[in-house]
Amino acid sequence: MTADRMRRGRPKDKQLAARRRAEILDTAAKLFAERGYPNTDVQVVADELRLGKGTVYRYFPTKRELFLAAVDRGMSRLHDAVEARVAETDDPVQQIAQAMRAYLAFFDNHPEIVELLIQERAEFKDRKKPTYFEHRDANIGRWQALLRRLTEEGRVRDIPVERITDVVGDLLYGTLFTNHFAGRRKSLEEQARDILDIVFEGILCRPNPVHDGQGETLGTQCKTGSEKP
Amino acid sequence: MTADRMRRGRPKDKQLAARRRAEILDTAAKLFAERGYPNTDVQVVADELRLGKGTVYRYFPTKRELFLAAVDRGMSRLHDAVEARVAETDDPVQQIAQAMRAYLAFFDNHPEIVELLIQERAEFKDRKKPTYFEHRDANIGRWQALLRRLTEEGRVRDIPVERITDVVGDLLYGTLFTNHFAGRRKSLEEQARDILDIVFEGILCRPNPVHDGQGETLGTQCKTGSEKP
Amino acid sequence: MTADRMRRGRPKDKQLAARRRAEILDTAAKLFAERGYPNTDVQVVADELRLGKGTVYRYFPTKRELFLAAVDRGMSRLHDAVEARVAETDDPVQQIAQAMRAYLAFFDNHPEIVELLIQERAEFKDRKKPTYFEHRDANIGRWQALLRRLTEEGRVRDIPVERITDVVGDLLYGTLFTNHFAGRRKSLEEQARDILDIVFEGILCRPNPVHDGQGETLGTQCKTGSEKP
Amino acid sequence: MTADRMRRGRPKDKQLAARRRAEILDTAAKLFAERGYPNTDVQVVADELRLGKGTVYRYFPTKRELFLAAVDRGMSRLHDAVEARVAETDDPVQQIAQAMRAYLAFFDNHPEIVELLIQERAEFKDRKKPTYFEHRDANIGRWQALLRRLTEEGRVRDIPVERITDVVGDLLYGTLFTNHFAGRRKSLEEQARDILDIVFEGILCRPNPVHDGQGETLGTQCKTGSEKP
DNA sequence: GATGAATGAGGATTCATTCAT
DNA sequence: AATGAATGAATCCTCATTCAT
Repeated sequence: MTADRMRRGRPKDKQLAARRRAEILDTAAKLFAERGYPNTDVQVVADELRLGKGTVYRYFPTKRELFLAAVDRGMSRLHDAVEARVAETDDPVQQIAQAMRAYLAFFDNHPEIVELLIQERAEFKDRKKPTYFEHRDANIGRWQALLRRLTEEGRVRDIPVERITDVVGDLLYGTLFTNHFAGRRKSLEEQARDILDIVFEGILCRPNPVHDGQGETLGTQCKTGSEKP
Repeated sequence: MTADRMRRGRPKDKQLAARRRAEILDTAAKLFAERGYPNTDVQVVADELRLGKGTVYRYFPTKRELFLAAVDRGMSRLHDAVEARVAETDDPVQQIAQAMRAYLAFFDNHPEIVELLIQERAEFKDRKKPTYFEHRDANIGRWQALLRRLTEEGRVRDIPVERITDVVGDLLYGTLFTNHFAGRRKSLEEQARDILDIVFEGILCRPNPVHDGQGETLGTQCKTGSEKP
Repeated sequence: MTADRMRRGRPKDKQLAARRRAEILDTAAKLFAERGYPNTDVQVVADELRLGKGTVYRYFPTKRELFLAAVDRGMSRLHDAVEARVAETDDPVQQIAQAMRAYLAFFDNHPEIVELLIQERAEFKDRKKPTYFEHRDANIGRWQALLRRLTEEGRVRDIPVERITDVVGDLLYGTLFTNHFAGRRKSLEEQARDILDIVFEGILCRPNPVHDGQGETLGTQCKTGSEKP
Repeated sequence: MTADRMRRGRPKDKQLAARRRAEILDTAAKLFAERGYPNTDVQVVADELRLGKGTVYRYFPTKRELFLAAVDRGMSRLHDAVEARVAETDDPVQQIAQAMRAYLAFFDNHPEIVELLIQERAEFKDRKKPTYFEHRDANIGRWQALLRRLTEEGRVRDIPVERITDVVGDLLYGTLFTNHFAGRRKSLEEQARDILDIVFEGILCRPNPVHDGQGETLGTQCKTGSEKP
């Protein structure tokens, strides 16, 4: 108060501005997801927020920037969610499993973000790289380092780690969309287990049964066929 | 001539109509992909085809139907491409591999179809199920039957075949988008090999080395870590 | 008709297009003048014409171009009106007088064009040179040639002709605006006479009375004051 | 201090208010002239002044009034500039010449005022009479009186003085705009001389050469043509 | 059949003005 | 007094669709 005595006029309230920015982004994300980008007038967003349209434009100069900021915010929250879940364990293989579970769970809880990813690409083809992939590139390094360590320890097959992150990344990305567009028919936990099973063990039978000593029991036995020839 | 003598006036040239329909759809697909659905006026499509706008409307009653027909056509062509490639071999495992290669190659050759899939979802959220998934549901049965046979023969692990088609389907779907949006950095052939390797073998090491007798050499050995206790 | 048989579809009617273009421009000129550029929505122009707004936009891609085309049209009509009137006489001095009369009469009959000139400058400051001055530059040469001839003949004082066209041009330009903005209180014919009197004779008294042998009697005598000293 | 001791609280600083009013008007005039009335947000004026938008509104209740006050101020300054220059001489003919020089010089130094005059008319068609003409009407009387005196003295031709002020007024008004819109190609002094020459002497030749005894040498001789007949 | 002229609902954005602090 | 956050009326232009020729 005393320090502000010099200032004339209404002071800028940074707190309020940040809070309102977040509110606007959350509402916008929800509405864009529900109605699609072209069908969502800025007026609609303002109405939902009980604000004037001009106020929304004070925070985001164009509808486009509002949208892209909403996507960015979504990616930040994904990152936070994954990190929180990964921190729960120290075992690297478990960390991978946790990350995948967290990733699937995040989009399950925030289906609107999936819509935004689709819409970003559909409406803003010009933008160099979609937000999702910028985010992915920024985070992939840590997983490759972790995989490299596991390869050294002989727990993961000795193949280039990029190959693994590519395949697993694409698998998650595809799952994300399929769940959202076609509907998921199993529980999130089951789905995560099924994916991890195949990623960890593959689908082909081995001459010798697998007995791993890890927490999860993976690698189901094969049918008698293996005995045939 | 002789056979046509009965017909009075100008015969309806069904051939012409079908050919023009196809031309319109191909051009529309290209333009929608390049410019996005909202930015592609029907006028633009007509101009590119050197037709009047009204003529395009004679073939497709609305812009929406034009777009959806273009997607449908894309899916049909995907189906044809996969079937042709699968027919080249009799071995079921190889058929799976061929199908995946054909799928990836198709979208590599027709990136515009990828765009259409995205745009369909972004612009027509209301539609029950995206064309891609209708197509997928219509064709998944044959692959599940094939997998069931392989399971019986002991060549594939005894896990529910839906689990496999779900994971593999999602993986391909995700790969498709990633290739298109983020750019693919390896050759198509390499990518197919990497995916098949992980899908067939998984990423974890086995106590005992794998020696499979198939054409492709999969399942790289593990580092010395495998010798540890 | 026969020649057109090859053409498919509705033929372009160039006649109609040109007529309608002119209609739109006249209406637009009237409305812009009455209401001002910013207050004249394209919708208003369309309404007055009993056309859809989109139709107006078919002829003029932006409101700005519509406006500027209206100004151009005005200048063309001014040019035509002046030329027609000048052609009525062969005497060069009378041609000058006729041109000035035609100029004043034109803007008297078309006050809306005066408004457009003002508005062009006010709303489109960026444009290199106002339409009026482009028109002026394009036509000034012929008057300078004519004045040069009169100078040679000893009918006009031997001063640079540019000086004369500058002063007379500015005088007309100013008269134009004053008439329109402040209202003219005398008849057009009187005004033309007064202007010509001063331009031809100046305002100062001469030591010796002037007796010119031309059609118009100019150069009123001075008061006895000239006899004073 | 001592004199102010009676006053309680902060004295209303009339000085400050008047100074700030003038500052705002000058800045507004400059910006309106540069950018045009519609393109000049009140925010822009406030920014340039490093004031809050609300503060500008404390001094001028609407944007319109701000603009009109700027024009009024411009006219006042014109009046002052002309009067100062006229006071330099006692000879009435020279006073007329000085007034014309001062007028042209003023607008040469303050081109922004020319823009304001244009814009006033373009944006506020409804206003009865433009500020310029109100100013003109308020000052024209003194010049007419002066001319009447000169007519009596036989120095100016015996024609109605209104006729002279009309023509000279229009000439100056037109010159003002032409200089500003099309650019002036001669020096201010040359221009004034050329105008005065024609206003004082006209453009036509006289049977007998003119020898005036005034300070300025006006009325160039005519070519031999005068000797012809 | 083929065409393109005509239409007008719809939507992003601006900015003068108000008023709480 | 001074400020700037908030507002929403206002406006230009687009483009899917219709239909006369």
